Amino acid sequence: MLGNQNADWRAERKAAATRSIVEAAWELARENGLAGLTLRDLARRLGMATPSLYSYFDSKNALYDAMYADGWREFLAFDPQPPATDVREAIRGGMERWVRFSLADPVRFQLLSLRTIPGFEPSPESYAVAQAAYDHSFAALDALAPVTQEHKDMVTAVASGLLNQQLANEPGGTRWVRLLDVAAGLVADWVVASLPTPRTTRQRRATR
Amino acid sequence: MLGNQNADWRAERKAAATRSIVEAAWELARENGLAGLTLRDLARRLGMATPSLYSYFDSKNALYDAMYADGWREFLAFDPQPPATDVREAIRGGMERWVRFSLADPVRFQLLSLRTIPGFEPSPESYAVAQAAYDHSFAALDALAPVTQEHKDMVTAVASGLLNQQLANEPGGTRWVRLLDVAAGLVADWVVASLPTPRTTRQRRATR
DNA sequence: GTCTATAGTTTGATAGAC
DNA sequence: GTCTATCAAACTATAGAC
Repeated sequence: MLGNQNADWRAERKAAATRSIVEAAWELARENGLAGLTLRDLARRLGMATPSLYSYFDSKNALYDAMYADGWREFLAFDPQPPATDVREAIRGGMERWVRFSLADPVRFQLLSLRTIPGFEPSPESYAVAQAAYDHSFAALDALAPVTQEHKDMVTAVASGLLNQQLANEPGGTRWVRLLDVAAGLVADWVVASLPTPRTTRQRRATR
Repeated sequence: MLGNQNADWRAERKAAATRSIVEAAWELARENGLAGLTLRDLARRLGMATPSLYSYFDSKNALYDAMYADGWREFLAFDPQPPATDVREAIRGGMERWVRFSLADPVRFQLLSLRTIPGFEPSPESYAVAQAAYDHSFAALDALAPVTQEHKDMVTAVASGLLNQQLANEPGGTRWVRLLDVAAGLVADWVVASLPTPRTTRQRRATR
């Protein structure tokens, strides 16, 4: 059906244009800060008129929303690791991957992890992407042991704390971030210690 | 000397007015967000004309700077604790005090601990207040053991991580913050373990 | 030190022709 | 879907009278 092919083609073209806009928006945010991003600058960089952006996004917050989803999609694809075979290594590796990802683009970290844009809240669709990235990030650990939500919350808190102090007080440095291995070790100690003690099949049968 | 008395009096009045302005600024920031604070709103709330504010502050950033120093002064005065007699309790108590202080006013936490206002950087004078608050906060711990900068950095990072996750993902809740005691215990374990083993005077002489 | 008046800029967003 | 034209509002900041 030629009609459908034509429609698909146009949709594809529009999607590609949307991606270009989001990419340029990230560039500008890195240059001028997340709050310093303006639709005028964005349009100028793309060689189009400001109002044309409204063919792609209903509002500025809708643009932020697209960037939010895009950022989490990037994390999903970022430096895939072979699944860890050890709880401690799953925790350390997961934290380290998140720290490297965030240091690579502090503005992205700000949008994904800090509530700093007044009035912006991710849409359910974009939040679902974040959730998927979260789940993917903990998949290896989940497969290795019955970790709880508290365990995961501790992992994210400690990683985000190091990142936050680093980016707020000494951007570009390593003063806090170099404590990551030690910190990951402490968290891993706690997780492993609070796991139900592993038992062999025989032992498990015996306790029934 | 009557001239000096008069001058003192006027300076005192002006200082009092400045305090009122900063206080009203905090109110508005809590209502509309830190970035949502505008000089118009501030003047209206104080019943004065916008330009009158410039008799007290050279710029909006100067106002943020005054708020920054004010926030750290509040922390200095916040809920004074009897000095801990134990390293672990000094760490736990210090973290808990900081968390309570920050949860009590998330916007204040944002100004003091996150770099979120584009273009704002504290003046040397205001930064000195922050430094004093930091030193005061660690005074008890310093008196108890020869802790290093790394130890302190770990303490601040873990506390800030729990706070950050809490305020960004579940403001008003306790999901992350209730992990504080456990987290403080982990950090304290590490600090205590990495301290030089205490020796008696006799032993120290013996190793020389 | 307070006001009125206003400059000067920037912003997000809309109307409507093509 | 793109443009021009423009709105309406908000903002920080300054000038100058009182």
